[in-house]
Amino acid sequence: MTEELAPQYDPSAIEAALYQKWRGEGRFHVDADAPGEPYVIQMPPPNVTAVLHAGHGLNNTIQDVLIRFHRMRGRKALWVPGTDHAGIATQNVVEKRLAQAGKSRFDLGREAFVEEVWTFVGETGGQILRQLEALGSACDWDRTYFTLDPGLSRAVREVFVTMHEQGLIYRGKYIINWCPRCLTALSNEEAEKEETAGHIWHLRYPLADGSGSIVVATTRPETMLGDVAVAVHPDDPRYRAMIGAELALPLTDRRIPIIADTAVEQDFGSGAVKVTPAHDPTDFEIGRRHGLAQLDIMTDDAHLNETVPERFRGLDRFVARKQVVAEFEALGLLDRVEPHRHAVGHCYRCGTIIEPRLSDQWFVRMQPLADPALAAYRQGALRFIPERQGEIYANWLGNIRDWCISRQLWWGHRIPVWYCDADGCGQTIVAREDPDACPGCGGALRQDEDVLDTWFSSWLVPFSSLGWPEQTPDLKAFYPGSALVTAPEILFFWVARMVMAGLHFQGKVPFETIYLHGTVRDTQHRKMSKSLGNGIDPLEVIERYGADALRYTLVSGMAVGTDVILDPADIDSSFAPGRNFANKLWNIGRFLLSHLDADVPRLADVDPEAFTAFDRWILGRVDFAIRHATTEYERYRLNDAASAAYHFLWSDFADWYLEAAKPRLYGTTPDGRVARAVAAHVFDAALRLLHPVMPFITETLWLRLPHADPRSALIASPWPTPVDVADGTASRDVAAVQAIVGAIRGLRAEYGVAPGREVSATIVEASPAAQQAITKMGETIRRLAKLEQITMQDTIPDEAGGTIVLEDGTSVIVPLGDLVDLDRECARLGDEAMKLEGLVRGLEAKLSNAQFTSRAPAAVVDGEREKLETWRHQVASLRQKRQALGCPG
RNA sequence: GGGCGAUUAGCUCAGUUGGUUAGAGCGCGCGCCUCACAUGCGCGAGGUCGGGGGUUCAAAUCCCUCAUCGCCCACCA
Repeated sequence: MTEELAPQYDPSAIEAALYQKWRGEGRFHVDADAPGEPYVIQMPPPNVTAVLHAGHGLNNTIQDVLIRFHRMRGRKALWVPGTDHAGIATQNVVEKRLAQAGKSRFDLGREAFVEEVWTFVGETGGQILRQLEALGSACDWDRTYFTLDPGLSRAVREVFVTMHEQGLIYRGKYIINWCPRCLTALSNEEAEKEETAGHIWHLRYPLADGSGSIVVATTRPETMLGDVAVAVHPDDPRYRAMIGAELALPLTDRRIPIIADTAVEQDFGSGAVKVTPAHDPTDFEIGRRHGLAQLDIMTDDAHLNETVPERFRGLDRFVARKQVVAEFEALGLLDRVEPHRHAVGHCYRCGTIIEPRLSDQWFVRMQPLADPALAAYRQGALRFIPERQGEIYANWLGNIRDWCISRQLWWGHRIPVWYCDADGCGQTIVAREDPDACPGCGGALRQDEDVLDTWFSSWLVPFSSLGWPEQTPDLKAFYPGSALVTAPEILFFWVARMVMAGLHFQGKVPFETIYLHGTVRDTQHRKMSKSLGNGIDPLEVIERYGADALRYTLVSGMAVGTDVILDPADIDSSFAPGRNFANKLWNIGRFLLSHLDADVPRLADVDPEAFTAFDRWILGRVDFAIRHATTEYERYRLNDAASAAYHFLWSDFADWYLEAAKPRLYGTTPDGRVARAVAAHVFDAALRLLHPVMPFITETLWLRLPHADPRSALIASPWPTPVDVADGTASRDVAAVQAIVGAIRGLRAEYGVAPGREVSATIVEASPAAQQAITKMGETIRRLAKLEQITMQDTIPDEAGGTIVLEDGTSVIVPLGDLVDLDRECARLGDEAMKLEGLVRGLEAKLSNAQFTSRAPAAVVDGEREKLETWRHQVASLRQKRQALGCPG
């Protein structure tokens, strides 16, 4: 511990080695049978191909803070890491690489392509987990999972088959969201609605008998080639007579009927809707009600197919749109075009505009799952932070729609369904184990080509990562978990679905607290992204300032429910709070450790009589910091917890206690040993408070403190508890010292007294606390305020000086001879007096108001009376000083 | 269209059930290399709490209203 520490904190010399030390000592691992109440967090599994970005940094910092805090509080804290196979995302990455070699996945074929993806994942996948180490993440790496692992795959299959048996999974032909680039169906959640400026075209369809026409309004004119009817509201007087009539569908040789359906809004557009059952969900429903044909006019990649007239075949949907409009115009059938803003779905992985498409897919029936999930929330089994997110969750569950879970991809969990194509058999098998042959006819089976939505494996993670469907000790010990920490973006994708799966398969919600944190944004409040180039690389920040600086900056900038704003263009000032504090902490430690030795007594061994007022004061302050920080950590107000430790260390401990105690620490007197014991004790406690947020520096310094068991570690140490040796006297005396010193420093600055020059101070009408402070701690005041001497007297000194009247009425006068500008001093005192007189008048009025004195609580009234006395006294003193200086007025 | 929310210092935000002269960090100004730290020390300026109305002895805090901004959901083509 006498070993020299560098004056500048150098994280690179510490962090990586310390992380490996912790890991080597098994600090992150938790056994199912370990003692203590469990505290479990499931890490939102990053995509296996992901690279750490600022969002991950924030998300994982929060989780790590919680895990470390609860571990120190005596819980058996488990943080489960893993990666997600990320079906579409990963497949897209590998396809892109193949494309560079001029190949597509179809060139390779399914088996070889999947092999290729496994190779890619094996070589580059999971790097994000290694990057999380740099952040300091204390997760249990022994339990790292991958959503395609055999165990988790078994869970997926078990869930699919069980839900199918329960009638909760079905296959059906419906309008789904289709990505024509990824060539797969998507769930509603994966189709991101984006408000887009488009047009609404009014197209005129002539009646077949030539007796007139009807105008329909559409945002997607190209789909008219798939129209099978035009619908109007049955009560619409404009069209009632036309119901049942036949239209000659322009650009085609088809005839379509005019039908009546109440789904049509009379007020919108023209009040007549073209019906395209294969390309629009509403039209699909209308079509079903009226037994209309479903005319699919598009190919997988959204080009027009052979059902349309020849000249349109093979055209891209947007090219076709232009051409359809042009032909309508040429025919004089384009009634008009209006600008129109509407929500257009985009693929959440590639941004391509979604094509609503009629397709055979697998679905999960959601209502039976959503009802319990909603009830659990209403009954208080789930707690949202911030609370308002709960209503968003409830709103979604209340309007739930079935979940399309099949994907036309190759990378993922293959759907465990087999079909027998044998003549006269045609059996469908849904099975936990791969069947060899058709149980009906013994013939060959063909497995469903599709894979499952990635989220169909991640929604099981709270129990599948613990070994389910086996009833493992881990499952017993660690389900349900405690908190789920993530961004609001995946509330529906993941969080709500985990609640449903947890309730359905385990009978309990998977976690009690859902902490939804903000987003890391730039100074224009734009989300950080690769394409905008406004990202901040957490690894670069760690390299420059250390993980602790990054973590502190993120945590302190993160009030509950708010975004973290950072400036990518100015990393230096963005991370100044963390960097500065890390360095400050380092230097506090450096200074203190250089004055400690192995003989420092334990606080409990110090005779309480030996404590100075400053000792008792700082012990009271650390107790306050402990209580405050603990409460805030428990409430998930991490920024407030961090700030409690910050202010204790920087303001109370470094600025006042250490500065006051320096002579004691420098010396070798018994009193010095008391100061060392106190300083070591409170510093130890403060390091514990701060450890969850800044694990590396706190551990490094803590290990060098005396009394630390060499086999022990801060990461595994208990949370600090208050010592309760403080008393009111100490805090009053120290407050008086601080006020007097502050006043003198203020006067020195006011009159530009050179820092090196010592002056004197005269205290007039000292309050009892001030008298105590000067009598007992005059020496300390002298040193901190750079005074030659400090004296108390009853009368104002002759020599001209600067004066400050403290709140308790004590006057602090610094005679400064020629330095004092009398006019300025008079003005300053006068302004101060006027300001206070205003307050006094207001308070007098308040106190003379019988309504106030009779209705307000007595304590409030008494407090106001006391305040009035203080202010009056201050005013009197200020007036008196002005008089003594011979000020005018 | 439905749901949720925001507006406090130049910037990012605190302000817990209504009750001291509304706080912090960053930024800014002045003075300092004081033997732990210039990533520092000391001092300071800066806010009619978005506008208006109301409830109350008392409102940044509760209610109404207007304005501006944001997020989520949504089959008015």
